Amino acid sequence: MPARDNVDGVRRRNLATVLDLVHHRRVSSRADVTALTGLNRSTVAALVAELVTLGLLEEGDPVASSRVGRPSPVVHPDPRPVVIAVNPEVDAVTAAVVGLGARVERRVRRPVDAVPTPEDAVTIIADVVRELVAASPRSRRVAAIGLAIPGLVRAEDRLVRWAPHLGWREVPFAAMVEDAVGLPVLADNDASLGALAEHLFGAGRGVDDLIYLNGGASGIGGGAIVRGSLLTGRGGYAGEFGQNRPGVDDPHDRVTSRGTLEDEVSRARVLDLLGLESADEPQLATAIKTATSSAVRVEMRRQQGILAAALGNAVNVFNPELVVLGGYLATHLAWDPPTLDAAVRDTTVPAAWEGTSIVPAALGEDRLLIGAAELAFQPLLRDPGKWFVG
Amino acid sequence: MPARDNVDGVRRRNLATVLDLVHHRRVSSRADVTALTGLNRSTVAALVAELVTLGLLEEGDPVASSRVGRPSPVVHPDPRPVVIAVNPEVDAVTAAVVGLGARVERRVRRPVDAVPTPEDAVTIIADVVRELVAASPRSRRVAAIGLAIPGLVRAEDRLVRWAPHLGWREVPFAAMVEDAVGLPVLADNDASLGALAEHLFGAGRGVDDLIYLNGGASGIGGGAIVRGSLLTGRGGYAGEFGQNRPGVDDPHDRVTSRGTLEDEVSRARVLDLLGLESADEPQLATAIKTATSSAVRVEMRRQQGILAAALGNAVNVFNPELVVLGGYLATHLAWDPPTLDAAVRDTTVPAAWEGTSIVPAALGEDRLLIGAAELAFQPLLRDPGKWFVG
DNA sequence: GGCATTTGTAGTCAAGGACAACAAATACCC
DNA sequence: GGGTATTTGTTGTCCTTGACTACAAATGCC
Repeated sequence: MPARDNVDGVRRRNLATVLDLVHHRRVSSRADVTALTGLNRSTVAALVAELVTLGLLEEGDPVASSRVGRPSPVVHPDPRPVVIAVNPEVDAVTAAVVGLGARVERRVRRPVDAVPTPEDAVTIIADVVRELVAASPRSRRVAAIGLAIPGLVRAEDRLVRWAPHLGWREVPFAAMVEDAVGLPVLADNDASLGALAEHLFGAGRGVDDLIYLNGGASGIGGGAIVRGSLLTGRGGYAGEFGQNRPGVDDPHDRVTSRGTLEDEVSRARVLDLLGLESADEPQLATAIKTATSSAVRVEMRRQQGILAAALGNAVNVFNPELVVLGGYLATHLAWDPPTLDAAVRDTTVPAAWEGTSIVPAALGEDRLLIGAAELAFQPLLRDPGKWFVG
Repeated sequence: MPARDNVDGVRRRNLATVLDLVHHRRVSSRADVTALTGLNRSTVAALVAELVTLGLLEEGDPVASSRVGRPSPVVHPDPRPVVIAVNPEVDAVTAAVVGLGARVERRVRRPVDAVPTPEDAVTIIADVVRELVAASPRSRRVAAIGLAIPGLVRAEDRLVRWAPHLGWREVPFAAMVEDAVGLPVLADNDASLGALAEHLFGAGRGVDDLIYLNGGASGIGGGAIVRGSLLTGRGGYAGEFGQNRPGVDDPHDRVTSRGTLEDEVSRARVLDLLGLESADEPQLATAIKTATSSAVRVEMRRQQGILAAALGNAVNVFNPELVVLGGYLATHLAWDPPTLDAAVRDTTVPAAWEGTSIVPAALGEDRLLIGAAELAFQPLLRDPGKWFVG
């Protein structure tokens, strides 16, 4: 709450800055850290030394760089501090051990027969966490657990307000996991964490203003990165692009009564037209491309128009540098990029659109786990001095 | 660019924090500053003393507070540092001398016969600034000039990209004013500055996440406050809510071809139905309320539905604590608040809407000038140590 | 092999806020 | 009206931090 600032705060922020450079930007030599932070050489040496002592970074022998001058030691994350990222879904619980630098160490997927209740999920997670901890080198120390929840999560207390496809309402899921596992648990909306992951390690690297929309089996979620950090809003529910109702030029193009983006731009509808039961994104992309039926093309075109309208609205409001599309929406983008681009341009203020590009997400299926891991690492990254080696 | 942090930075931030408390939150005693910052008493004493030396604050005798303990000196802004806020519009150039704490000292309005060219506007502004400076007490020192532009302003170099109603395109207006007046000039979009003003001094005081939409004679502009500061986006063009195309339930409710919010929710259309040439907002509100024609009510209802859809989209995405409506949109809100509320609720995710309220703007006609003044004060507020008394 | 260049290292310095002790100014209680 | 508790201003000391300087180390280049 207090806005005060003291000398200790300087140290905390500088430690965080250095750790952040190595973690997010994969900076590899101490000299680079000096250049990028603008700090004095001796200060950087002390900061890195402290982070090494804390067990967060490792310094290694200089690598031949064929440049004039004394070589600088390489710096990389210590492999020991890890978090466990978890994504409970309707058909499975996926989890992974993730180290600094978004290094996914181990990954397990536990399919479930029926949509899990919160209690089911807690049991599975506790079990998976035990297994992952047991299978990890003994040196690893698990800092926290990060949950990517397919639903709305209240920021202040991590309460799951509503997870439509899981059928959960007002579930204190994070607290339940915390009780069962005995580790700090952080939780956020899955799409928001996807946005965070793409911003830090994916298609949006180095981009401080972007919006992200993801088309999953269960609908469309999203998130926005504003000035380099996740837009949360008052309660933590920001980014619900899928629930928006974009304007449609031709009333016949609207085929659902609610008219929300996720109802209109529906993966299931295209699967139906293709006569497919299910498909992963590459399969779907191929099926669309090779489809002979013109109905598929017409439907894709219809959906594209509505997607463009929704993106146009978002671009007008956020003036982002990048629009990142994941999942089914990336498939949509791949289907006909120039037309989608043009359609968005038509619905935006020219200045706001200029310099914006629409790109597919880059991280693939690890995206949510990387985002959840980042969430779990956040306390450590913000105040590395509080971290103690086990 | 560099993320470094040093001991001097602590001082700079603490000076800024203290000045900010007095300027924005009208904190009035030194003890309050101590409590709110969490800084040590002696530190606050030194900080305030430095700000007094710099000519930014004044300390006065304690005021009787009927509380136990030694009374604390009152602290208030020094009246000497001022900025000049300017709002060039189609029908007039308005300007004011504004001191810290949003104190509007002098205000002048220079009507123009025809829509001014950039050169016309520069001439008028140079003249008005001379007049305002001459009429101000000699002790006043003008820190900068802030321009509220009815158009898109590129953040990096303050270039006016497009001001539709003025008919300006790619005009380096801020630079022109700077050359003519010889003072630092800052510029931003008028609606964005309105959002800033309402956030700091108006209906959005103390609210760190809000969206603001303003209905003016020339259309609908807006801005968003995210985590306590203005959403700029990549180029500075964020907040163009008026150009969005919200979904409409009944196709007949859409009466324009483009279907943008500002085309559909049109003040002119209502004026027409009322048979009025022009009106200010109170007059319009009364005219709507007393109108016998049902056409007016039908039109208002139609517009309300579209406005609600646009607001719903924005609430889903931003999850703001507050939606602030200004100008014609405030009139719309006043016309039937519960129905508008309910209509927005119907188009939003329940969790995102919960805790959000829609309120009218509070600052009236000084809003843009206060926003522009805030912009002009920003360098001073960020780094008070660089300010020198003339 | 000498030299320029870059970077690590060690020691000194200055600045800032915390803290403790004391003084000052008020309200409250008897 | 006097004593006491409470709150806050004031002063001086201390600790932490990053900057700076000088020097050493390690490389490429001529």
